[in-house]
Amino acid sequence: MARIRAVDRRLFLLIEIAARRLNREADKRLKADAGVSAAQAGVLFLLLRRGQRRMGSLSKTLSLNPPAVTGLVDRMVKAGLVTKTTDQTDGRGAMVALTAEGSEAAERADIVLRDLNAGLEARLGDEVSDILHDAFTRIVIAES
Amino acid sequence: MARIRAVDRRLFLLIEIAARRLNREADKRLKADAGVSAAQAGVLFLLLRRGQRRMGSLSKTLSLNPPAVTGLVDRMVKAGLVTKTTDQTDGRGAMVALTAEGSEAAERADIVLRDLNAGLEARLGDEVSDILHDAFTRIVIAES
DNA sequence: GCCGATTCGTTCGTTTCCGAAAGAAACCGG
DNA sequence: CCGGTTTCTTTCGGAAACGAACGAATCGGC
Repeated sequence: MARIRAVDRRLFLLIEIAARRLNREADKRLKADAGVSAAQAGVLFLLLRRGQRRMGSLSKTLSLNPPAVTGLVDRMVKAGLVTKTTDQTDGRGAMVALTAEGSEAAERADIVLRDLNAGLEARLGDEVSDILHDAFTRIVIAES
Repeated sequence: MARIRAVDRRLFLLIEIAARRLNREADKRLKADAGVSAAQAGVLFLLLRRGQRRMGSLSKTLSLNPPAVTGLVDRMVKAGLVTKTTDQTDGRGAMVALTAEGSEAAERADIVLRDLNAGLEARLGDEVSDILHDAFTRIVIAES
């Protein structure tokens, strides 16, 4: 408690530290139960919910720079989770789609995420969870 | 009434994305105005507020794994922001302290952080800021 | 049809972070 | 005082993210 007093007036630092903790927790569980990292789970989740997507779309939705997406997707291709092909309608674009193996991993990851989410919201309480959700949605959406 | 809890709510992913955006924003401003990265600013802020600290203390407070602290501090030593010496009272410990240059950078970083913080809290509103602050403090403190 | 401008993704170099394991120093029971 | 344990830090290998710069493909004005 006294340990974090030095940063407790800096929401920026606080969020950074909390996000690190949550990500570490999620990464561990996801690797154990679904065999994928937290970053990969984000991609799988998107592809599962919305179908195949182009690199640029992933970049925007996940708020990742293009080089980060390239590296992330390449590792997932190597792991057999997704395929990357040239977009038929635009030769510049690269389309990312789930493989059968990727779909299974995405389902497992979805369950883990749901569970983690329930735990987090239980810790925070429903009301706070709603406020948090709204606040972060606003931050994320806030014009890119 | 509270809005319907969407099935695809994933606070974990949302926080991750939001934290990435905030960190990117902070990093950019800090590099421009104070000449340090966001991660380095966290260390500077701590040392400025609470004086010299050992590696393990930084690790705990910032919730960073030991190897991350080693790399981070080493780069800061190279940049002339801090010094790293053996703890007098415990030969195992390495003590990290601000240099004169580091103190100046810390002051500048503090101003930038204060400004960023004010902007973020203005975007969120006082009430939400307080709730967010409490929530994240709880997350950070939880199971240290 | 042609060429410059734009869009899209990748490559490059660096920073930041992780887990696992090794190394060094202090502590402690006998 | 001494061997084993504990504590603290570093080394190692890899994943993930950034900005800057580059090349390939498309689009738009002429």
